[in-house]
Amino acid sequence: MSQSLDRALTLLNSIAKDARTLDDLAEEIGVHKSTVLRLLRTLEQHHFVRREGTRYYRLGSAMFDLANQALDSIDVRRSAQPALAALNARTGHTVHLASYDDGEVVYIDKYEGRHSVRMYSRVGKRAPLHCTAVGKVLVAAMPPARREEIAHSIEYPVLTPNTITTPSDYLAELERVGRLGYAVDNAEHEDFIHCVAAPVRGADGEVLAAASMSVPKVLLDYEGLLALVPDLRAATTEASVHSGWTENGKGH
Amino acid sequence: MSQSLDRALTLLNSIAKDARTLDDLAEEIGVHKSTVLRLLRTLEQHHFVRREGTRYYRLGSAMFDLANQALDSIDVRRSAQPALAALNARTGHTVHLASYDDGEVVYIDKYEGRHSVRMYSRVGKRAPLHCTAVGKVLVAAMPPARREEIAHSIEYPVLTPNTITTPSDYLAELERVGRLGYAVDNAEHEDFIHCVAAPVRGADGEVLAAASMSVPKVLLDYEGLLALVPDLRAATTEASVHSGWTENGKGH
DNA sequence: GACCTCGGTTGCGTATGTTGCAACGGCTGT
DNA sequence: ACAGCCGTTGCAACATACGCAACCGAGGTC
Repeated sequence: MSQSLDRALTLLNSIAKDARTLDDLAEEIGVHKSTVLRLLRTLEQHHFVRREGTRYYRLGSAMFDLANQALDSIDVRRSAQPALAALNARTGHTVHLASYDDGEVVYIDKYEGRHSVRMYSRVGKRAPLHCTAVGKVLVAAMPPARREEIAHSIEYPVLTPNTITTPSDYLAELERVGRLGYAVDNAEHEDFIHCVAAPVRGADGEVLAAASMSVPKVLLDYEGLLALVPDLRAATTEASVHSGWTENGKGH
Repeated sequence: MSQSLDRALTLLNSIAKDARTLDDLAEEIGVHKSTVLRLLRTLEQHHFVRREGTRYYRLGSAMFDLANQALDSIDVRRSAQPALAALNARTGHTVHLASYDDGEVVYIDKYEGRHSVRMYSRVGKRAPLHCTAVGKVLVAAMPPARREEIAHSIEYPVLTPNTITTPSDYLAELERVGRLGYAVDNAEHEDFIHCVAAPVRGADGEVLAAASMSVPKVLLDYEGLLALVPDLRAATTEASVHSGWTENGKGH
């Protein structure tokens, strides 16, 4: 809609991947370097970008600042923090908090596990709905019509042999998740990792976010994973309570 | 330099402070609301903002994502982490890591102290050079010419009775800091807090960042603060070693 | 239930801001 | 000393983003 802004934001994404030189950037987004220069200067004034030496551009401090302000403004994140941190400390597994945004899952918090099996996730990163436990929990919580709509509108890229690949399979899975109150990702996203997730609810019983635990398969088999569910649910219940939820369905 | 981009970035700052409505934003930056709408739409496409209901705009997940990528790309942050986390755990005081950017100090990491005296700081936030211990350390590490230049170019807002207010006083203080190898902020920034800071060095002995401890005066008097210096310096030395620094001045 | 207000949305013509070009200049390495 | 690489600047042409004003749609009020 706004060309220059659009280009500038694309620039930020390029710079984020790695510090870039001006010509690289110009070629990458297909505009003249003088144009890129002017955009970068504006970004620089606002501290969205900073220069390293003369040639390299890196992301600037405004990014951190705004991001931290934004994170602080996500209430669930704060209210769920004690419960999730405790869960992480107790089990040693990686804990994620995620919410739904525009057809995808967005991680809004992460507590690193003790086993340094590096996972390809990060706060702010997005992931698909069809192959993540958190995605299933979030979509399962929506009204049936919206569930259908989403199930039919998203893509089903095959990421592992276990990935769900059709809307009908996905809808069946969602039904199961809604019934059980938790979701499993049985190595449907990454080959060597499986997860369980459960919802965090707010004052009106609405699902604010989903929390998950991710465990390498070498560490725990499927049975072992399922054995974590009560622990997870205890944590999400505690997080829900801190978010205003009450047992009988209506808060305050 | 680029008007629309400039406006868009200003918008982001407004939104960061608090979720805003379109008209608010339009009035705040003094442009027509249709213009704001178009900018917001572009920002939304890139996930820099998201909408809450129809009326409210909030920062979006792209901010977190880029910010985390940016933080990861700051090498000192990672290499200093163990030493600073340990320092924080050992002393219970708030620990900051900061670097110089464009005439100011930028906090690039923060370890919250155990006493919940809330401090007005945040990762990504900027602070003045003249009244912070980290600022003094960073500027003191620069070559004399640059030090002079900076000392004469910055403002000296009076924030407390102890704030340094003249370039010559500041330069004298910097000389002292350079000589001692650490800096003090004797309640020059915030009335009830004093700090000590020391440099973190890289492979060539250059100062990569400054680490500080901040303590409420009610908790520790000036003597007590100075008594923390050896502990702080042990931590910054460890952080420096992890950053490639070696005792004899030349790394690798 | 009709009115009103408030906020978001759209189409359009204009002028403004942005773009690409080409030439310049500083730096690095040969 | 030269060549190549990048960043930087001035300018003229054009596309773009702008403001305007009218249109919706929802919520609240009488």
